[in-house]
Amino acid sequence: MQLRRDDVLRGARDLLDADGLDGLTMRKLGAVLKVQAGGLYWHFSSKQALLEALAGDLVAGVAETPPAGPWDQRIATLAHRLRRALLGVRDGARLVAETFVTQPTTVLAGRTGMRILIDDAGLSPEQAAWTVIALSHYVIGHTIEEQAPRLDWADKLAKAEQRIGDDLIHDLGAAITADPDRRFEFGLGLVLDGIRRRVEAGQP
Amino acid sequence: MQLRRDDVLRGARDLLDADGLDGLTMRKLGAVLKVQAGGLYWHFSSKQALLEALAGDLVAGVAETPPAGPWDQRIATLAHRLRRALLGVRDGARLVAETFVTQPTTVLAGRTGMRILIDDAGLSPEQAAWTVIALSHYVIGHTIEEQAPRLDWADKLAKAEQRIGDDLIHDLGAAITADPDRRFEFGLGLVLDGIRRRVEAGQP
DNA sequence: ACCTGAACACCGTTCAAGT
DNA sequence: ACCTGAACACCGTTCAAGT
Repeated sequence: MQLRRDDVLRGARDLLDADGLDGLTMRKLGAVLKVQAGGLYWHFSSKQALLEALAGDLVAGVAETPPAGPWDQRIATLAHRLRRALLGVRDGARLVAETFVTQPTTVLAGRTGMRILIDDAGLSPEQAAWTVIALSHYVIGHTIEEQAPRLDWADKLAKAEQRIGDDLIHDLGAAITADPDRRFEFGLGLVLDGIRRRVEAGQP
Repeated sequence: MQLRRDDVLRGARDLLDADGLDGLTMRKLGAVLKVQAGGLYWHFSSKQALLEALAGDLVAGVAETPPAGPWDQRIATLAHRLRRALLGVRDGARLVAETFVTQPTTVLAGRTGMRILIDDAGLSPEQAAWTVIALSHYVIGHTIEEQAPRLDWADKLAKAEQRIGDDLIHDLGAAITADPDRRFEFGLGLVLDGIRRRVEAGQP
C-alpha cells in the first residue's frame, strides 16, 4: 500500500488538528502513515514545503467567484470564506500567515477580490490591490488571535483588571472574550466602511 | 558575574535579531550568555515564559498617552507605535501574535486606545473596545507579512503572473512588493475611515 | 541563590542500501 | 519508484549536585 502525496497531506492535516502546529512533527507524521520519518522526504523536499502545500490547500476554495450582488456583500463573502478556511484546521491562521503570499491559491483569491472592487465598486486596479491586501491582513490577524490557545486568559485578564482597577479593562476583557463571529463581523464592517468612503469619493 | 533576568531578556533579544524566532533556542542563548542551557530555567520557568516576557517588553512603550490632537491622529499614533514596536526586533510580530492578549502591556495599550475613542471620538466603551481589537488585528496581520522572509517571492509571483497571464496579478504583485510604510498607511486609513463613519453616525 | 553536568525524550534531515 | 535503517547534529526540560 504505497503512499501518495495526497495521503501525506491528509495525514498532516489530521495530525495538525490533533496536536497543533508545534506538535506536527515529521516523526509523528511518519508514525501515523506507518512510514519512517525519512521516507516522507521522498514526497516533500522539506517540512517547510509540506507546510506550504498544506497552507495552499487550505485556502484553495476562497478564490471562487462569489455570487452576483452588491460589491460589499461579495467582498464580505470572500472575507468570510478566508476566515472559514483558516478555521478549517487547528492553527490554520498561523500556518497560512507564515507562507502567505507565496501560495498560488492566495494570489488567486486576491485576484477575485480585485475583480469585484474594480468591476463592481469602481476602484482603480492599484487601489483594489492595496485594499485586498489590507483586508486579508485584518482577517489573518483576527483569526490568529481567535485560534490562539486561550488557556489562562481569563485569569490573567482578571488579574490585570484587579491590578489596574479600571472599568475600561473590564470592557476590554468582555470584548476579548466575546463571540468571535460577532467580533469578526464588527471589524469587517469597519474595513468595509472604509472602502465605502473610497468608493463614494471616486464616484460622487 | 551573575546573570540577571534582564540580562537573559537582552541576550534573547539579540539572538532573536540575529537568528530569528525559529533560531532562538535555549542552548544557543545559554552559549551567548556563557551559561549552560539548563541554568536559564532558574530565571524563567520555560522558554514560553521567556518569549512572553520578551513580547511584553516589546510593546511596553505603546500604551503611553499620545499628545493631544484630533482623535484620529492620536489613534494613528498608537497604531504606528505598535507597528514600530513589532518591527523593533526580527519576527517581532509573530512573537507578539502568539502571546498577545495575555500581556499586561498589550492590555494597557488597548486601554489607551479606548480612552481616546471614548473621550475624543465619542464612542461607547463597548464600541471602543471592539474597535481597538480590530485595529490591532490589522496592525499585527500587516506586520507579520511585512516581516516574513521574502526569499523567493519575486520568483513565485513572476511564475504566477506568467501562468495566469493576467494584468491583475501584475498589479497585485506590484502592491505586495510596494513600500510597506505606504501600504500600512493605506490600510490604516481604511480602518480609520471605517471608524469615522461610526463616529459621525453617533453624533449627527 | 545561582549554576553545572549529565541525562531524558525528543527533533529535521540525509543517505546508503534494500525492494 | 518508494521506503528502511541508521546515523548526524540538533532540540526543551529536569534535577541532583556543586559553589
